[in-house]
Amino acid sequence: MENPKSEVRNPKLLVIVGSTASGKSILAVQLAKKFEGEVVSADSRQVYKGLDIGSGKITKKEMMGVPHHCLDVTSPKRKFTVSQYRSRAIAAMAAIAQQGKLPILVGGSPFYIYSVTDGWTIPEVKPNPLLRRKLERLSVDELFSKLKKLDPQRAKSIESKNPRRLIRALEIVLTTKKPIPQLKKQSLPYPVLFLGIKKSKSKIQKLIVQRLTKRFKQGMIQEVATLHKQGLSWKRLEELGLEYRFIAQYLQRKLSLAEMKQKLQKASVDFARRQMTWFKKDKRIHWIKNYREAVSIINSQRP
RNA sequence: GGGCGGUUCGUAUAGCGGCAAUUACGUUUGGCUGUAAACCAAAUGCCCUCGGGCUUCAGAGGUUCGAGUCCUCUACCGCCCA
Repeated sequence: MENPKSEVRNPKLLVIVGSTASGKSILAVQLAKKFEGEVVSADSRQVYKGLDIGSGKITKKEMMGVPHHCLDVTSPKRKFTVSQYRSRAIAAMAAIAQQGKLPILVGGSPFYIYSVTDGWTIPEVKPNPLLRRKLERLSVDELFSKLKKLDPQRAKSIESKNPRRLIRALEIVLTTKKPIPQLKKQSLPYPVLFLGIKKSKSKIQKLIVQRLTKRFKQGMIQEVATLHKQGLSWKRLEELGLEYRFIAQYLQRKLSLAEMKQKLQKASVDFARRQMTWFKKDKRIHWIKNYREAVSIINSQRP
């Protein structure tokens, strides 16, 4: 049964969430056309130039003239972080609102979405590759006890076996010389309407398979090969995950074609599951099945 | 025909007589505040609310308070000698 959702009067921001392959991008364009909006992408891979087919980036044609923001903002050789994303997205949203249009935040990276909608306060400490390399040599236990000494407060809440988080936490204390500030959540100063596309797990699975088949036909393997030729290391490609990870492994002969396809498919379905662990517990989201339901909810909340 | 080695929880493996049984992979679920498509955790014989109960280590017997673990036979697989 549906939970009664809180009323959102006259929303100034529309957020569309859903798992990968659920059809967010297309719905966003349709809604942008209908309600005079512009799209702000919230996708941690589509920010990179050249990651097109593999990241499922919307094409010019599919945009149907609707402006899209936060796509192709940097080279994949550089690392883009949530923090950078957050300020860009906020700036884009402001510019859209300035023109009297409706910003529509759409994407499959929950971390990116919530960094914007929940106003996360993120410590002002840039990644320090040298320090990270040094810390990476330590075991998780060593990292954890180091953190306990330097920032006992953070040590209480952190995942004690997650090296990546531990290293980041240490990076922050070691740079600022003081404990991590308390977490703060702050919602945006205007009404936000959250829509989530609801599809069954088996449906998503089917869509993922179909979409992968299509992408292979469109030259996804070639895309990865080209990126490597342009100087992206295998290591970096593998770090980019999913399509880029498994195709890079295939091109290096670490996997057969069949293994690569099978692993990629499974990893994509797993990814969809993890996306949903964020969205499932967010009570603000109005779950919808299609464009019509989306329109009727938006209309019901407008003056 | 003779000699030896093997048969364990989806797969691959560990298991000096006290074991529901190791590890890896797989599978399922969950977490997440500057790498987030990354990274991490938990569960994984069956039943169960904690406690616990029930049935397991190719099959059948036996020894023992107690058997994947020792003994005998049977089946299947592998190597060696004929």
